[in-house]
Amino acid sequence: MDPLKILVVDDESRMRKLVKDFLVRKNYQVFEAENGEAAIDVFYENKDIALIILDVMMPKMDGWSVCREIRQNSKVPIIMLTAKSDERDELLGYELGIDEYITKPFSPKILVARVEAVLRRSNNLSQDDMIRAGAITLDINAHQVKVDDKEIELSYKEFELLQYFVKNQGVALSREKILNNVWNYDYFGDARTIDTHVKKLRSKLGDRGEYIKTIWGMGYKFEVTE
Amino acid sequence: MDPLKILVVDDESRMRKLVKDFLVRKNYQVFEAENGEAAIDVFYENKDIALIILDVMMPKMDGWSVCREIRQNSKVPIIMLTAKSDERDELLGYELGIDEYITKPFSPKILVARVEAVLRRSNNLSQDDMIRAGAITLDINAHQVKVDDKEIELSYKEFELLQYFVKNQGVALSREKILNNVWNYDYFGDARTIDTHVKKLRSKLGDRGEYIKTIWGMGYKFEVTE
DNA sequence: GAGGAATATGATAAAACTGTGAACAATATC
DNA sequence: GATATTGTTCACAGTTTTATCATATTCCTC
Repeated sequence: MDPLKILVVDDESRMRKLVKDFLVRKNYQVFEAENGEAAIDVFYENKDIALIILDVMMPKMDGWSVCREIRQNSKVPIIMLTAKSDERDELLGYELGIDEYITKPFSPKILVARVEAVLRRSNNLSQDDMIRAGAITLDINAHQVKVDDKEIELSYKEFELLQYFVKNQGVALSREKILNNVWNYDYFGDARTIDTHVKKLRSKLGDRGEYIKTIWGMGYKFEVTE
Repeated sequence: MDPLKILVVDDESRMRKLVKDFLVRKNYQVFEAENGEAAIDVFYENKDIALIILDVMMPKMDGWSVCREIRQNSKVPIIMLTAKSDERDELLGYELGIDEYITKPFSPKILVARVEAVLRRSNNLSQDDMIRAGAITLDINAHQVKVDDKEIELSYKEFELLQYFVKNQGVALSREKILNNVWNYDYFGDARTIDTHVKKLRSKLGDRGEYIKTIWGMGYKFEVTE
């Protein structure tokens, strides 16, 4: 699985390095920017920044401005670094769609915990083009699937079916429901067709085919097992 | 739309009243609990609490314990009220699935802003319907059953039967009634069939099989015994 | 506590369902 | 238009689940 990309914006290089070190250790890919303008450039150059950690106090363009600018085009999660816990700041932040705060000074544990909490939340909510489920990553736009970081080839129907499964993780799905959602509503074919597609999906997913569970007398359920 | 229900848990009535006032003004319906046990009772009595605001420091059962208990069965958003911003506390909280913190003392604006932020986030997630009966938890969506926090495997009919029992807790059910509800209405088989299914259910439920009582000359009754 | 009736249990038969491979149909590709 | 790819149907085999039945056990009444 590709490491998630995190952009760290702070004018102090010492601080950037500190944050970066902890995140790199947790297997994130870290980008740095030393001011607001650079941050915006980096963000738009890399289409798949998963999280921004943003210092409030910066010369020229402060954190709020960067946030406002980015929020016009993106819902990327943003964590604010604030020196003082001024509550007016916090309130402003919530209105701007800030996801989390970290007050300086902070411990590495707090940093990592919040980063992961935010990413966990946004992974569930985001209707982004990427969906992750355990070792499987779906790129909806590109119609591409990666399993354990290796790309596999799926046909159109197989992809649609997998997408439906992944979007309904943990939910038991009857054949009827699957037919109505993955096939057209006016499709009156054999429900056993699903079985065949499931078979193919499972085999193409290799070991991860086990994510697709059979629920006897009912249908199927996609569930990531650890 | 019905007002969203918020449960406020704090041992100080002054604090509860304060929080309640601000939330009521924002058109939320507020429930109060003055200790952990009461909180859990209130939560399970009202199936649709949308958010819990939980004080960490409480006599008897503290906030963490309440959180742990509730997290076993529900993903309801939880906001923690902490007096001191001890970072070890925060870390523990993130592991327990806390959604947000508010450090005392706080302003009404901060409170409302965070409540709304959390609700906005969680509203997007669909609430899965869980049914709880003593040590048994039914996840209808996932077609999954947990007994004493351990997952057990049930067949389709067994699941249906258990679901019927749990939905009719405390009600004596005749075999005829069970047949008509769990089996198709056009099923004219032997009523003794139920006995066999009850037997299997009981054995799969282990000790909790005792929840299913035999009512002599009548049928069965599902009842949680403490 | 005996007798009768209802229930629990275990074994077994019957039914229902799923996995699979292959054939066939539809669609896309060149 | 020929060929390759994808999607659908079907039948058979193997499983799992469900129903039935005979027997053992329990419970209630007297």
